[in-house]
Amino acid sequence: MGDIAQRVGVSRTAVSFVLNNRDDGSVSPATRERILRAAEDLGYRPHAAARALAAQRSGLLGLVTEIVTSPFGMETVKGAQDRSWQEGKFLLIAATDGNPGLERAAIEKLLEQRVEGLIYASGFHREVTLPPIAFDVPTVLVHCFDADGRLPSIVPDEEGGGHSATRHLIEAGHRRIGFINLEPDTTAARGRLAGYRRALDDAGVEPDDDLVRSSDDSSADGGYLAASALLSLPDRPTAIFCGTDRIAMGAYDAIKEHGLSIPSDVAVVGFDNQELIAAYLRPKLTTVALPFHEMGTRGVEMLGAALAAGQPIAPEQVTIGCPLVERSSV
Amino acid sequence: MGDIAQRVGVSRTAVSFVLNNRDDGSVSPATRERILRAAEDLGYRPHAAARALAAQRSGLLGLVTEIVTSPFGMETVKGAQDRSWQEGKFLLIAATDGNPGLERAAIEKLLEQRVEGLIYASGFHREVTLPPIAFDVPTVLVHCFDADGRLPSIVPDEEGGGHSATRHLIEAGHRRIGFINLEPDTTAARGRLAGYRRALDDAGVEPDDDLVRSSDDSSADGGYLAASALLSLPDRPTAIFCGTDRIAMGAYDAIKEHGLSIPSDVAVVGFDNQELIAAYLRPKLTTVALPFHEMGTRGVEMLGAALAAGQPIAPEQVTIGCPLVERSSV
DNA sequence: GCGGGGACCTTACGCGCGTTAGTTCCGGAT
DNA sequence: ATCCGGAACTAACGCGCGTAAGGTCCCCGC
Repeated sequence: MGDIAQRVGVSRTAVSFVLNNRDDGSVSPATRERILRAAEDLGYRPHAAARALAAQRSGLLGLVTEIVTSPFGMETVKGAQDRSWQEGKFLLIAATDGNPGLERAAIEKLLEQRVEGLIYASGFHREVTLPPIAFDVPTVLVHCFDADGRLPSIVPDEEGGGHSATRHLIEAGHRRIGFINLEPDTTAARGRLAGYRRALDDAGVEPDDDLVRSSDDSSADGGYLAASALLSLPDRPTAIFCGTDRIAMGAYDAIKEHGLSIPSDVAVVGFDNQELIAAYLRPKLTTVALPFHEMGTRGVEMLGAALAAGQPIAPEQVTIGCPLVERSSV
Repeated sequence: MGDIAQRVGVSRTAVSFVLNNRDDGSVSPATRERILRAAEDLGYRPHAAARALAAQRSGLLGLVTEIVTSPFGMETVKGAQDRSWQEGKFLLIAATDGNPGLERAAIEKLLEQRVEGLIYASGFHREVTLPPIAFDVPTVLVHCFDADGRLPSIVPDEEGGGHSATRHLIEAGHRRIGFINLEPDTTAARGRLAGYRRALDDAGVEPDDDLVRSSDDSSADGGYLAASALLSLPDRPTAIFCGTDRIAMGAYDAIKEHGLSIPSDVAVVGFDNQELIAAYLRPKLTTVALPFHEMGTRGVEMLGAALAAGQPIAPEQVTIGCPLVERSSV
């Protein structure tokens, strides 16, 4: 900036004003133009650290996440980053592996960079407890929530997703609809099951507990075995709602092995919309999408609003819908 | 730091010295201890921007990548970050979507943060051309290379991977080994095919062009169709090497539909080691892993070494091995 | 002729820190 | 008594920038 000032023959302040559009009509259009040209010619590039130091705001937001060890959520990062740039902020990303010590260290590093706000994104929908230093700065939770409700959080509408999936099957004419849930006692499992039940209830379909199974989600065998059992039932289901795309992957195998075809004999709906699975299964899997991108953008939006207003964020839980993605398995 | 100095009754300089371990025997152990305690008590947290400004080095590295739109490579990010922290640097991650304009803007943002070095990681193995500003700072390419060879690059050993996969099948006793390659005219396809051929040659197996197919990789249908064709051959292969795990996914379907079982009738080896597919297929897929994590760490290592030495990096291409991951499909 | 009020700039300070070039003090040797 | 040297500090500057508080000049109205 000094070089520009010298070249144009004005003070550094004048340069600062025009480069920040801070001229309250106080720099003539002519010199303004000359300053802009000189900046261009000299290849001026602002020094973020100096700016942060002087302005007392870093323009940085922090995102800490364990997505790397989870199959999800790169989309959350993308969503958060897109929105951050839109707000003129730079998003600092710290990938952890779930190790709490490393997580604390990561947050500390972010705070040393003087992030103005923090987003904590979990790999799966669950309760978390953040280290105390996370409260040094506005923080919002994404895809998780805290035990004592002191922090705002953004979570997917698991129940709504389970409902959409089941209703979609019902609207396609199915009445006997199996449900292979993921591990019980998880937030996702509870919500999806509730949605399944509500949809059946809405349609006046008698629930049959025999049609509800749960599966280990850590390999495709769980889905395969549960689906096999379902298909061996005397009055077998004509449709299966799988609590996970990975479970659906196993279910596909079971259905095919039983000599049945998808979707004519058995319809299948998954959950998660993992492109790598859903789009590559044959036939392509109709599934419910977790709104990762939107959860990311909303998180940043909430931070941005709070920062602009200078107010803390109300510790509410925001729920984002899980849209059905129709492909070819129903 | 001022507060600490005042509380201990020394100058800020003394505080700076001990907090940076810069005391060349010039601070007595006693005051040193008192300063450390005061820092702890006051909850001192260094201000990265101020430090960067004064020290004239940001301690930041930049990573720009399009991984978000690609199914790969979150591991590259993790590897790069792990190594960065190890070197006491913070890794700034900029996720792009392949749009060159956005990519340029991302690099510019990173340069404004005064990153000391840059890593460009591609979603798939290919040639890239970086915007000129990328040369303002030491840069290394990961999973890609530049046309005119002006930049150092780190790439996977596709040929070696193809060789391992094929040799593994040969060692399991197979002689008629089909190969379903991904789109030709890609670096990956060329390398993997060359490895396949060399392994056959090493073992004295007569190559049969009829066994080599290529497939559209954008859905599982390509793999399914190519595998079906292979299995309908009069002298059908007893093993299939798939250029991609996604292709293998389609091949699994074809094999099962032909009433054959894996691995007893037909063995399968994939490529990419995408956990979501390989670990969830039934049986689990033996495949070749792309060394994403190591490419990430090596990239940062090279940058770190160059930065420490104050020398530019020799624009060489470093090749990283692709290890075979044995599961249950051979 | 003079005060007033813009328009257009500038002076000067400080953000939190690293670092160079001292300064002070004290004990031992001459 | 004086000198010297090392141990243990400190004063002061500058990194690149934002910004509050002044200038200076000229035109306009009385």
